[in-house]
Amino acid sequence: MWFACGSGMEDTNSLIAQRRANLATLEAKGIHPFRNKFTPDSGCGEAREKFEKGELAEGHPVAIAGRITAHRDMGKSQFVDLRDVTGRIQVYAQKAALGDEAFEVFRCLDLADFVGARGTLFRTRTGEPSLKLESFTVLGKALRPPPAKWEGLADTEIRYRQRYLDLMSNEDVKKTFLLRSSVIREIRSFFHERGYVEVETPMMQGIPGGAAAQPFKTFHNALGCEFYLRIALELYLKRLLVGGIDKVFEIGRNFRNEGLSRRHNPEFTMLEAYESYGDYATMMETVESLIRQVARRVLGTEVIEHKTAEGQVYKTIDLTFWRRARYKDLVREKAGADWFDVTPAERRRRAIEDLKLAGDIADGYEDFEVTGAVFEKLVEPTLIQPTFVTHLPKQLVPLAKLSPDDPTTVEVFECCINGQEISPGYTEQNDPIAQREALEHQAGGEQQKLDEDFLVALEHGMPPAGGIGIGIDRLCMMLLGQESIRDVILFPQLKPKG
RNA sequence: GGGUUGGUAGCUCAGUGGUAGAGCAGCGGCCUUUUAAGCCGUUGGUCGUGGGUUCAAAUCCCACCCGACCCA
Repeated sequence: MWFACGSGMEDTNSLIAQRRANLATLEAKGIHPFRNKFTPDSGCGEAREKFEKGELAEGHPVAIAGRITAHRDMGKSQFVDLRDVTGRIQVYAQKAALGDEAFEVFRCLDLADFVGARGTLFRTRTGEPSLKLESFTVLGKALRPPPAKWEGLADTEIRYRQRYLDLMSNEDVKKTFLLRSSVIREIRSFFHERGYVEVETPMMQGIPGGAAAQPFKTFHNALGCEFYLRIALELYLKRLLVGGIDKVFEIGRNFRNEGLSRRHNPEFTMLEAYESYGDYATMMETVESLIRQVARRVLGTEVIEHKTAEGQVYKTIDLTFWRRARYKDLVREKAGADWFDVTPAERRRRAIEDLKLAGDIADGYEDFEVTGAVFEKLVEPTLIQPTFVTHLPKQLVPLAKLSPDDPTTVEVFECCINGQEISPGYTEQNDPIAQREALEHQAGGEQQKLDEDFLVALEHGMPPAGGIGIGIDRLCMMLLGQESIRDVILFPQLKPKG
Protein backbone atom coordinates (compact mmCIF):
# COMPACT_ATOMS: atom_id res chain seq x y z
CA MET A 1 0.00 0.00 0.00
CA TRP A 2 2.64 2.47 -0.98
CA PHE A 3 0.15 5.18 -1.81
CA ALA A 4 -1.13 5.24 1.74
CA CYS A 5 2.04 6.97 2.87
CA GLY A 6 3.03 8.36 -0.48
CA SER A 7 0.30 10.48 -1.95
CA GLY A 8 -3.07 11.93 -1.49
CA MET A 9 -4.67 13.19 1.65
CA GLU A 10 -6.26 10.12 3.12
CA ASP A 11 -7.71 11.54 6.29
CA THR A 12 -9.02 8.06 6.97
CA ASN A 13 -5.51 7.46 8.28
CA SER A 14 -5.66 8.22 11.97
CA LEU A 15 -1.89 8.65 12.24
CA ILE A 16 -1.98 11.46 9.74
CA ALA A 17 -5.04 12.94 11.39
CA GLN A 18 -3.23 12.86 14.72
CA ARG A 19 -0.26 14.72 13.29
CA ARG A 20 -2.53 17.32 11.73
CA ALA A 21 -4.15 17.71 15.13
CA ASN A 22 -0.73 18.29 16.68
CA LEU A 23 -0.01 20.81 13.94
CA ALA A 24 -3.25 22.61 14.78
CA THR A 25 -2.34 22.61 18.47
CA LEU A 26 1.02 24.19 17.70
CA GLU A 27 -0.58 26.83 15.52
CA ALA A 28 -3.16 27.53 18.21
CA LYS A 29 -0.23 28.27 20.51
CA GLY A 30 1.06 30.76 17.96
CA ILE A 31 3.84 28.52 16.68
CA HIS A 32 4.37 28.16 12.95
CA PRO A 33 6.16 24.81 12.66
CA PHE A 34 7.68 25.39 9.23
CA ARG A 35 10.57 27.77 9.71
CA ASN A 36 12.74 29.36 7.06
CA LYS A 37 16.08 29.02 8.78
CA PHE A 38 17.95 27.77 11.77
CA THR A 39 21.70 28.00 12.19
CA PRO A 40 23.20 25.10 14.13
CA ASP A 41 26.76 25.50 15.34
CA SER A 42 27.36 21.76 15.21
CA GLY A 43 26.06 18.58 13.64
CA CYS A 44 24.23 16.12 15.88
CA GLY A 45 26.71 13.30 15.54
CA GLU A 46 29.54 15.81 15.39
CA ALA A 47 28.62 17.33 18.77
CA ARG A 48 28.35 13.89 20.30
CA GLU A 49 31.70 12.82 18.92
CA LYS A 50 33.50 15.98 20.01
CA PHE A 51 32.08 15.63 23.50
CA GLU A 52 33.21 12.02 23.71
CA LYS A 53 36.70 12.99 22.56
CA GLY A 54 36.82 15.79 25.09
CA GLU A 55 37.01 18.48 22.42
CA LEU A 56 33.83 19.95 23.85
CA ALA A 57 33.58 20.13 27.64
CA GLU A 58 30.66 19.26 29.85
CA GLY A 59 28.32 22.23 30.01
CA HIS A 60 29.44 23.54 26.61
CA PRO A 61 26.54 25.29 24.88
CA VAL A 62 25.56 24.00 21.42
CA ALA A 63 22.84 24.54 18.87
CA ILE A 64 21.91 21.54 16.76
CA ALA A 65 19.17 20.65 14.33
CA GLY A 66 17.83 17.36 13.10
CA ARG A 67 14.99 14.96 12.74
CA ILE A 68 13.43 13.27 15.76
CA THR A 69 14.10 9.56 15.32
CA ALA A 70 13.23 8.23 18.76
CA HIS A 71 11.16 9.37 21.69
CA ARG A 72 11.18 8.21 25.32
CA ASP A 73 8.57 9.80 27.53
CA MET A 74 9.32 9.84 31.28
CA GLY A 75 6.45 12.07 32.31
CA LYS A 76 8.00 15.27 33.60
CA SER A 77 11.05 14.69 31.41
CA GLN A 78 11.50 13.36 27.94
CA PHE A 79 14.29 12.02 25.81
CA VAL A 80 14.36 12.34 22.05
CA ASP A 81 17.06 11.39 19.56
CA LEU A 82 17.92 14.02 16.98
CA ARG A 83 19.61 12.82 13.82
CA ASP A 84 21.26 14.61 10.92
CA VAL A 85 23.71 13.44 8.28
CA THR A 86 26.56 13.52 10.83
CA GLY A 87 24.82 11.13 13.19
CA ARG A 88 22.66 11.06 16.29
CA ILE A 89 22.57 12.72 19.67
CA GLN A 90 20.18 12.37 22.56
CA VAL A 91 18.29 15.42 23.77
CA TYR A 92 17.03 15.60 27.35
CA ALA A 93 14.03 17.84 28.00
CA GLN A 94 13.05 18.59 31.60
CA LYS A 95 9.78 20.22 32.48
CA ALA A 96 11.41 22.27 35.23
CA ALA A 97 14.17 23.51 32.92
CA LEU A 98 11.96 24.38 29.96
CA GLY A 99 8.98 25.76 31.82
CA ASP A 100 5.43 24.42 31.70
CA GLU A 101 4.43 26.13 28.49
CA ALA A 102 7.45 25.13 26.41
CA PHE A 103 7.28 21.61 27.79
CA GLU A 104 3.67 21.32 26.61
CA VAL A 105 4.81 22.39 23.13
CA PHE A 106 7.59 19.83 23.27
CA ARG A 107 5.00 17.17 23.99
CA CYS A 108 3.25 18.04 20.71
CA LEU A 109 6.31 16.93 18.72
CA ASP A 110 6.05 13.74 16.71
CA LEU A 111 8.59 11.27 15.45
CA ALA A 112 10.18 12.57 12.22
CA ASP A 113 9.65 16.27 13.01
CA PHE A 114 12.61 18.55 12.37
CA VAL A 115 13.67 20.47 15.43
CA GLY A 116 16.36 22.99 16.28
CA ALA A 117 17.68 22.61 19.83
CA ARG A 118 19.88 24.75 22.07
CA GLY A 119 21.33 23.57 25.33
CA THR A 120 24.45 22.28 26.99
CA LEU A 121 26.32 19.04 26.67
CA PHE A 122 26.30 16.59 29.55
CA ARG A 123 26.44 12.90 30.24
CA THR A 124 23.49 10.98 31.65
CA ARG A 125 23.65 8.47 34.48
CA THR A 126 24.10 5.70 31.92
CA GLY A 127 26.95 7.61 30.28
CA GLU A 128 25.10 8.71 27.15
CA PRO A 129 26.40 12.00 25.71
CA SER A 130 23.35 14.26 25.64
CA LEU A 131 22.10 17.76 25.17
CA LYS A 132 20.31 19.30 28.15
CA LEU A 133 17.62 21.26 26.39
CA GLU A 134 17.23 24.96 27.15
CA SER A 135 15.16 26.03 24.18
CA PHE A 136 13.96 24.60 20.91
CA THR A 137 12.30 25.54 17.64
CA VAL A 138 10.00 23.41 15.52
CA LEU A 139 11.59 23.65 12.08
CA GLY A 140 9.59 21.29 9.92
CA LYS A 141 6.65 19.24 11.06
CA ALA A 142 6.17 15.78 9.54
CA LEU A 143 2.54 15.18 8.63
CA ARG A 144 3.10 11.52 7.86
CA PRO A 145 4.52 8.81 10.10
CA PRO A 146 8.01 7.48 9.34
CA PRO A 147 8.70 3.78 8.79
CA ALA A 148 9.26 1.76 11.95
CA LYS A 149 12.41 2.75 13.79
CA TRP A 150 13.64 -0.74 14.53
CA GLU A 151 12.74 -3.00 11.63
CA GLY A 152 13.56 -0.36 9.06
CA LEU A 153 11.87 -0.33 5.69
CA ALA A 154 11.93 -3.67 3.86
CA ASP A 155 9.37 -3.29 1.07
CA THR A 156 11.58 -3.00 -2.02
CA GLU A 157 8.96 -1.16 -3.97
CA ILE A 158 8.58 1.59 -1.39
CA ARG A 159 12.34 1.67 -0.89
CA TYR A 160 12.88 2.47 -4.57
CA ARG A 161 9.86 4.66 -5.23
CA GLN A 162 10.19 6.65 -2.02
CA ARG A 163 13.93 6.48 -1.55
CA TYR A 164 13.80 9.22 1.09
CA LEU A 165 12.01 6.78 3.39
CA ASP A 166 14.68 4.19 2.71
CA LEU A 167 17.44 6.70 3.49
CA MET A 168 15.60 7.83 6.59
CA SER A 169 15.19 4.39 8.09
CA ASN A 170 18.02 2.25 6.70
CA GLU A 171 21.41 3.50 7.81
CA ASP A 172 23.27 1.10 5.50
CA VAL A 173 21.45 2.46 2.49
CA LYS A 174 22.41 6.00 3.40
CA LYS A 175 26.00 4.87 3.88
CA THR A 176 26.05 3.22 0.46
CA PHE A 177 24.93 6.40 -1.28
CA LEU A 178 27.32 8.60 0.69
CA LEU A 179 30.10 6.23 -0.38
CA ARG A 180 28.95 6.39 -3.98
CA SER A 181 29.31 10.14 -3.78
CA SER A 182 32.84 9.69 -2.43
CA VAL A 183 33.69 7.27 -5.23
CA ILE A 184 32.73 9.84 -7.84
CA ARG A 185 34.59 12.59 -6.02
CA GLU A 186 37.74 10.44 -5.93
CA ILE A 187 37.42 9.55 -9.61
CA ARG A 188 37.39 13.26 -10.39
CA SER A 189 40.40 13.83 -8.15
CA PHE A 190 42.31 11.05 -9.86
CA PHE A 191 41.87 12.53 -13.31
CA HIS A 192 42.47 16.08 -12.16
CA GLU A 193 45.70 14.94 -10.49
CA ARG A 194 46.78 13.48 -13.83
CA GLY A 195 46.13 16.68 -15.71
CA TYR A 196 42.87 15.71 -17.34
CA VAL A 197 40.26 18.34 -18.15
CA GLU A 198 36.65 17.60 -17.23
CA VAL A 199 34.07 18.59 -19.81
CA GLU A 200 30.36 18.33 -20.54
CA THR A 201 29.08 17.37 -23.97
CA PRO A 202 25.58 17.18 -25.44
CA MET A 203 23.09 14.67 -24.11
CA MET A 204 20.69 15.52 -26.92
CA GLN A 205 22.20 14.41 -30.19
CA GLY A 206 20.98 14.34 -33.77
CA ILE A 207 22.85 11.09 -34.41
CA PRO A 208 23.40 8.92 -31.36
CA GLY A 209 26.87 7.48 -31.91
CA GLY A 210 29.76 5.88 -30.08
CA ALA A 211 28.02 2.61 -29.26
CA ALA A 212 25.57 0.10 -30.66
CA ALA A 213 22.39 0.54 -28.61
CA GLN A 214 18.78 1.57 -29.02
CA PRO A 215 18.38 5.27 -28.20
CA PHE A 216 15.50 7.21 -26.68
CA LYS A 217 13.93 9.71 -29.02
CA THR A 218 12.68 13.16 -28.17
CA PHE A 219 11.52 16.27 -30.02
CA HIS A 220 12.67 19.86 -29.95
CA ASN A 221 9.69 22.14 -30.53
CA ALA A 222 11.49 25.34 -31.53
CA LEU A 223 13.92 23.63 -33.88
CA GLY A 224 11.20 21.33 -35.14
CA CYS A 225 13.40 18.27 -35.22
CA GLU A 226 14.00 15.03 -33.46
CA PHE A 227 16.83 14.41 -31.08
CA TYR A 228 18.16 11.29 -29.46
CA LEU A 229 19.41 10.98 -25.91
CA ARG A 230 23.05 10.02 -26.06
CA ILE A 231 24.08 6.38 -25.80
CA ALA A 232 27.78 7.20 -25.35
CA LEU A 233 30.11 10.14 -24.82
CA GLU A 234 32.81 9.09 -27.24
CA LEU A 235 32.32 11.04 -30.43
CA TYR A 236 32.17 14.44 -28.75
CA LEU A 237 35.16 13.76 -26.52
CA LYS A 238 37.22 12.81 -29.57
CA ARG A 239 36.25 16.09 -31.22
CA LEU A 240 37.89 17.69 -28.19
CA LEU A 241 41.09 15.72 -28.80
CA VAL A 242 41.04 17.20 -32.30
CA GLY A 243 40.56 20.61 -30.71
CA GLY A 244 43.62 20.18 -28.53
CA ILE A 245 42.26 19.16 -25.14
CA ASP A 246 44.81 16.38 -24.91
CA LYS A 247 43.54 14.66 -21.77
CA VAL A 248 39.83 14.84 -21.38
CA PHE A 249 37.14 13.11 -19.36
CA GLU A 250 33.44 13.33 -18.72
CA ILE A 251 31.22 11.73 -16.11
CA GLY A 252 27.60 11.74 -17.13
CA ARG A 253 24.40 10.00 -17.88
CA ASN A 254 23.89 7.73 -20.87
CA PHE A 255 20.49 6.47 -21.95
CA ARG A 256 19.79 3.13 -23.56
CA ASN A 257 16.36 1.98 -24.57
CA GLU A 258 16.68 -1.56 -23.27
CA GLY A 259 15.05 -3.79 -20.70
CA LEU A 260 15.52 -3.36 -16.98
CA SER A 261 17.38 -5.88 -14.88
CA ARG A 262 19.55 -6.31 -11.85
CA ARG A 263 22.41 -4.98 -13.98
CA HIS A 264 20.64 -2.55 -16.30
CA ASN A 265 18.97 0.78 -15.69
CA PRO A 266 17.86 2.73 -18.77
CA GLU A 267 19.83 5.75 -17.60
CA PHE A 268 23.22 5.04 -16.14
CA THR A 269 26.35 6.94 -15.32
CA MET A 270 29.34 6.59 -17.56
CA LEU A 271 32.88 7.80 -17.29
CA GLU A 272 34.86 8.18 -20.47
CA ALA A 273 38.45 9.37 -20.55
CA TYR A 274 40.82 9.94 -23.47
CA GLU A 275 44.54 10.48 -23.32
CA SER A 276 46.39 11.77 -26.34
CA TYR A 277 49.57 9.98 -27.37
CA GLY A 278 48.59 6.97 -25.26
CA ASP A 279 47.16 3.63 -26.35
CA TYR A 280 45.13 0.82 -24.82
CA ALA A 281 48.08 -0.24 -22.67
CA THR A 282 48.29 3.29 -21.25
CA MET A 283 44.65 3.00 -20.39
CA MET A 284 45.01 -0.40 -18.72
CA GLU A 285 47.43 1.23 -16.33
CA THR A 286 44.98 4.10 -15.91
CA VAL A 287 42.04 1.84 -15.08
CA GLU A 288 44.01 -0.20 -12.59
CA SER A 289 45.50 2.85 -10.87
CA LEU A 290 42.15 4.62 -10.82
CA ILE A 291 40.18 1.79 -9.26
CA ARG A 292 42.89 0.97 -6.74
CA GLN A 293 43.27 4.60 -5.69
CA VAL A 294 39.52 5.07 -5.37
CA ALA A 295 39.24 1.91 -3.26
CA ARG A 296 42.09 3.00 -1.00
CA ARG A 297 40.80 6.51 -0.51
CA VAL A 298 37.12 5.69 -0.13
CA LEU A 299 37.23 2.30 1.57
CA GLY A 300 40.73 2.32 3.02
CA THR A 301 41.49 -1.06 1.46
CA GLU A 302 42.15 -2.75 -1.86
CA VAL A 303 40.49 -5.98 -0.76
CA ILE A 304 36.74 -5.70 -1.20
CA GLU A 305 34.44 -7.94 0.82
CA HIS A 306 30.82 -8.48 -0.15
CA LYS A 307 28.72 -9.44 2.84
CA THR A 308 25.25 -10.79 3.45
CA ALA A 309 22.80 -8.91 5.62
CA GLU A 310 24.07 -11.02 8.50
CA GLY A 311 27.63 -9.89 7.91
CA GLN A 312 28.86 -13.13 6.34
CA VAL A 313 31.52 -12.56 3.68
CA TYR A 314 30.44 -14.39 0.54
CA LYS A 315 32.74 -12.77 -2.01
CA THR A 316 36.19 -11.23 -1.81
CA ILE A 317 37.63 -9.14 -4.64
CA ASP A 318 41.36 -8.54 -4.48
CA LEU A 319 42.34 -5.36 -6.31
CA THR A 320 46.05 -5.83 -5.66
CA PHE A 321 46.49 -8.25 -8.58
CA TRP A 322 45.20 -7.59 -12.08
CA ARG A 323 45.34 -10.54 -14.43
CA ARG A 324 45.91 -10.01 -18.14
CA ALA A 325 44.59 -12.74 -20.40
CA ARG A 326 43.90 -13.17 -24.08
CA TYR A 327 40.32 -13.56 -25.18
CA LYS A 328 41.02 -16.84 -26.96
CA ASP A 329 42.81 -18.33 -23.95
CA LEU A 330 39.89 -17.54 -21.66
CA VAL A 331 37.47 -19.11 -24.12
CA ARG A 332 39.66 -22.21 -24.37
CA GLU A 333 39.60 -22.54 -20.57
CA LYS A 334 35.82 -22.93 -20.63
CA ALA A 335 35.14 -24.43 -24.04
CA GLY A 336 38.09 -26.75 -24.57
CA ALA A 337 41.70 -26.38 -25.71
CA ASP A 338 40.82 -27.30 -29.30
CA TRP A 339 37.90 -24.86 -29.56
CA PHE A 340 39.55 -22.77 -32.27
CA ASP A 341 40.93 -25.81 -34.14
CA VAL A 342 37.59 -27.34 -35.13
CA THR A 343 35.22 -26.21 -37.89
CA PRO A 344 32.70 -23.38 -37.34
CA ALA A 345 29.88 -25.94 -37.64
CA GLU A 346 31.44 -28.06 -34.93
CA ARG A 347 31.86 -24.98 -32.70
CA ARG A 348 28.19 -24.19 -33.13
CA ARG A 349 27.24 -27.80 -32.32
CA ARG A 350 29.40 -27.85 -29.22
CA ALA A 351 28.09 -24.49 -28.01
CA ILE A 352 24.49 -25.60 -28.35
CA GLU A 353 24.77 -29.24 -27.29
CA ASP A 354 27.79 -29.51 -24.99
CA LEU A 355 27.75 -26.04 -23.46
CA LYS A 356 23.95 -25.74 -23.33
CA LEU A 357 23.89 -22.33 -24.97
CA ALA A 358 20.98 -23.02 -27.33
CA GLY A 359 19.05 -20.07 -25.96
CA ASP A 360 21.96 -17.71 -26.46
CA ILE A 361 22.77 -18.51 -30.06
CA ALA A 362 20.48 -17.22 -32.78
CA ASP A 363 20.23 -19.05 -36.10
CA GLY A 364 21.88 -16.25 -38.03
CA TYR A 365 24.90 -15.97 -35.71
CA GLU A 366 28.23 -15.88 -37.40
CA ASP A 367 31.11 -17.93 -36.08
CA PHE A 368 32.65 -15.13 -34.01
CA GLU A 369 29.25 -14.50 -32.42
CA VAL A 370 29.03 -18.14 -31.35
CA THR A 371 32.36 -17.76 -29.59
CA GLY A 372 31.14 -14.40 -28.29
CA ALA A 373 28.21 -16.13 -26.63
CA VAL A 374 30.59 -18.58 -24.98
CA PHE A 375 32.63 -15.68 -23.65
CA GLU A 376 29.65 -13.69 -22.44
CA LYS A 377 27.81 -16.58 -20.81
CA LEU A 378 30.60 -18.81 -19.55
CA VAL A 379 33.70 -16.67 -19.18
CA GLU A 380 32.62 -13.21 -18.10
CA PRO A 381 30.48 -14.28 -15.10
CA THR A 382 33.49 -16.17 -13.69
CA LEU A 383 35.84 -13.19 -13.87
CA ILE A 384 35.35 -12.05 -10.30
CA GLN A 385 38.94 -10.92 -9.77
CA PRO A 386 40.21 -8.00 -11.88
CA THR A 387 41.04 -9.23 -15.36
CA PHE A 388 42.05 -7.38 -18.50
CA VAL A 389 40.83 -9.40 -21.45
CA THR A 390 43.02 -8.55 -24.45
CA HIS A 391 43.43 -9.51 -28.10
CA LEU A 392 39.74 -9.44 -28.88
CA PRO A 393 38.87 -10.71 -32.41
CA LYS A 394 38.53 -7.84 -34.84
CA GLN A 395 35.01 -8.81 -35.91
CA LEU A 396 33.83 -8.29 -32.35
CA VAL A 397 35.00 -4.66 -32.30
CA PRO A 398 34.82 -3.52 -35.92
CA LEU A 399 35.70 0.12 -35.26
CA ALA A 400 38.92 -0.56 -33.36
CA LYS A 401 42.52 -0.43 -34.47
CA LEU A 402 44.21 -3.70 -35.37
CA SER A 403 47.02 -5.12 -33.25
CA PRO A 404 50.28 -4.77 -35.21
CA ASP A 405 51.49 -8.14 -33.90
CA ASP A 406 48.27 -10.02 -34.74
CA PRO A 407 46.00 -8.37 -37.31
CA THR A 408 43.15 -10.79 -36.54
CA THR A 409 42.81 -9.03 -33.19
CA VAL A 410 42.36 -5.44 -32.11
CA GLU A 411 44.04 -3.17 -29.57
CA VAL A 412 41.15 -3.32 -27.19
CA PHE A 413 40.73 -4.60 -23.66
CA GLU A 414 37.72 -5.41 -21.60
CA CYS A 415 38.26 -5.03 -17.91
CA CYS A 416 36.07 -7.49 -16.02
CA ILE A 417 35.60 -7.50 -12.27
CA ASN A 418 32.84 -9.00 -10.19
CA GLY A 419 31.66 -11.08 -13.15
CA GLN A 420 30.76 -8.02 -15.19
CA GLU A 421 32.44 -5.90 -17.81
CA ILE A 422 33.34 -2.74 -15.94
CA SER A 423 35.45 -1.00 -18.51
CA PRO A 424 36.37 -1.33 -22.16
CA GLY A 425 39.51 0.39 -23.36
CA TYR A 426 40.88 1.15 -26.80
CA THR A 427 43.70 2.38 -28.88
CA GLU A 428 41.47 4.91 -30.57
CA GLN A 429 41.07 5.07 -34.31
CA ASN A 430 42.61 8.30 -35.60
CA ASP A 431 42.75 7.37 -39.27
CA PRO A 432 39.83 9.29 -40.81
CA ILE A 433 39.74 7.12 -43.90
CA ALA A 434 39.59 3.83 -41.97
CA GLN A 435 37.09 5.33 -39.55
CA ARG A 436 34.85 6.49 -42.40
CA GLU A 437 34.90 3.06 -43.99
CA ALA A 438 34.06 1.38 -40.70
CA LEU A 439 31.24 3.78 -39.87
CA GLU A 440 29.81 3.60 -43.38
CA HIS A 441 29.81 -0.16 -43.11
CA GLN A 442 28.13 0.05 -39.70
CA ALA A 443 25.50 2.49 -41.00
CA GLY A 444 24.69 -0.05 -43.68
CA GLY A 445 24.15 2.55 -46.39
CA GLU A 446 21.83 4.65 -44.25
CA GLN A 447 23.49 8.01 -44.74
CA GLN A 448 21.44 9.67 -42.00
CA LYS A 449 23.12 7.41 -39.42
CA LEU A 450 26.55 8.63 -40.41
CA ASP A 451 27.97 11.34 -38.16
CA GLU A 452 29.56 13.37 -40.96
CA ASP A 453 30.50 16.17 -38.59
CA PHE A 454 32.57 13.75 -36.53
CA LEU A 455 34.32 12.41 -39.61
CA VAL A 456 35.14 15.93 -40.74
CA ALA A 457 36.64 16.55 -37.30
CA LEU A 458 38.90 13.50 -37.70
CA GLU A 459 39.99 14.72 -41.09
CA HIS A 460 41.34 17.82 -39.35
CA GLY A 461 43.73 15.46 -37.56
CA MET A 462 43.40 13.60 -34.30
CA PRO A 463 46.40 12.60 -32.20
CA PRO A 464 46.82 8.93 -31.36
CA ALA A 465 45.00 8.30 -28.12
CA GLY A 466 43.95 5.72 -25.59
CA GLY A 467 40.38 5.75 -24.37
CA ILE A 468 38.28 4.09 -21.73
CA GLY A 469 34.72 3.94 -20.57
CA ILE A 470 33.80 2.89 -17.05
CA GLY A 471 30.27 2.08 -15.97
CA ILE A 472 30.13 3.97 -12.69
CA ASP A 473 27.08 2.11 -11.44
CA ARG A 474 28.70 -1.27 -11.93
CA LEU A 475 31.93 0.00 -10.43
CA CYS A 476 29.94 1.08 -7.37
CA MET A 477 28.25 -2.32 -7.20
CA MET A 478 31.67 -3.93 -7.10
CA LEU A 479 33.20 -1.52 -4.58
CA LEU A 480 30.17 -1.23 -2.31
CA GLY A 481 29.09 -4.87 -2.32
CA GLN A 482 25.70 -4.42 -3.94
CA GLU A 483 24.35 -7.10 -6.28
CA SER A 484 21.62 -4.96 -7.83
CA ILE A 485 22.16 -1.78 -9.80
CA ARG A 486 19.01 -0.45 -8.12
CA ASP A 487 20.89 -0.38 -4.85
CA VAL A 488 23.50 2.04 -6.16
CA ILE A 489 21.11 4.33 -8.08
CA LEU A 490 19.06 6.61 -5.84
CA PHE A 491 15.96 6.61 -7.99
CA PRO A 492 16.07 3.54 -10.23
CA GLN A 493 13.62 3.38 -13.08
CA LEU A 494 10.45 1.48 -12.21
CA LYS A 495 7.23 1.02 -14.07
CA PRO A 496 4.82 3.84 -13.26
CA LYS A 497 2.30 2.73 -10.69
CA GLY A 498 -1.04 2.19 -12.43
C1' G B 1 7.96 -11.95 -23.21
C1' G B 2 8.26 -16.85 -19.95
C1' G B 3 8.95 -19.27 -15.00
C1' U B 4 9.08 -18.81 -9.65
C1' U B 5 7.52 -15.70 -5.83
C1' G B 6 5.39 -11.66 -3.15
C1' G B 7 1.46 -7.47 -2.20
C1' U B 8 -2.87 -8.23 5.01
C1' A B 9 -2.89 -1.86 10.18
C1' G B 10 1.78 3.79 9.48
C1' C B 11 6.19 -0.12 9.62
C1' U B 12 7.75 -5.51 10.27
C1' C B 13 5.06 -9.80 9.76
C1' A B 14 1.44 -14.18 11.28
C1' G B 15 -3.10 -15.92 9.39
C1' U B 16 -4.90 -22.26 3.60
C1' G B 17 -12.84 -21.90 3.56
C1' G B 18 -16.18 -20.27 9.30
C1' U B 19 -16.24 -13.27 13.83
C1' A B 20 -9.14 -10.17 10.36
C1' G B 21 -4.28 -10.98 14.39
C1' A B 22 0.77 -9.84 16.93
C1' G B 23 5.00 -6.62 17.88
C1' C B 24 6.45 -1.71 17.14
C1' A B 25 4.32 3.15 16.06
C1' G B 26 -0.27 6.03 17.55
C1' C B 27 -3.88 7.59 21.46
C1' G B 28 -5.15 7.90 27.14
C1' G B 29 -2.99 7.13 32.12
C1' C B 30 1.60 6.56 35.78
C1' C B 31 6.70 7.78 36.03
C1' U B 32 12.26 14.07 36.25
C1' U B 33 18.86 10.35 33.76
C1' U B 34 15.79 6.84 29.73
C1' U B 35 17.87 4.65 25.26
C1' A B 36 14.33 -1.23 21.05
C1' A B 37 12.73 2.56 28.47
C1' G B 38 8.90 0.21 31.61
C1' C B 39 3.78 -0.75 33.47
C1' C B 40 -1.84 -0.35 32.69
C1' G B 41 -5.59 0.63 29.12
C1' U B 42 -6.93 1.51 23.98
C1' U B 43 -7.74 3.15 18.62
C1' G B 44 -6.53 1.57 13.95
C1' G B 45 -8.03 -2.75 7.97
C1' U B 46 -11.54 -1.17 0.37
C1' C B 47 -6.53 -8.22 3.13
C1' G B 48 -3.04 -4.91 -4.53
C1' U B 49 -7.54 -4.26 -8.27
C1' G B 50 -11.75 -6.48 -10.79
C1' G B 51 -14.63 -10.68 -11.64
C1' G B 52 -16.13 -15.83 -10.33
C1' U B 53 -17.16 -20.40 -7.16
C1' U B 54 -19.52 -21.02 -2.24
C1' C B 55 -24.48 -20.61 2.79
C1' A B 56 -19.62 -18.34 3.79
C1' A B 57 -13.33 -16.11 0.51
C1' A B 58 -7.40 -12.75 3.04
C1' U B 59 -7.71 -18.13 2.02
C1' C B 60 -10.17 -21.65 -3.88
C1' C B 61 -10.56 -20.21 -9.51
C1' C B 62 -9.83 -16.44 -13.65
C1' A B 63 -8.04 -11.78 -15.43
C1' C B 64 -5.32 -7.50 -14.54
C1' C B 65 -1.77 -3.93 -11.79
C1' C B 66 2.95 -3.34 -9.19
C1' G B 67 7.55 -5.45 -7.14
C1' A B 68 11.67 -9.26 -6.41
C1' C B 69 14.56 -13.31 -8.36
C1' C B 70 15.72 -16.45 -12.51
C1' C B 71 15.40 -17.13 -17.79
C1' A B 72 14.77 -15.06 -22.81
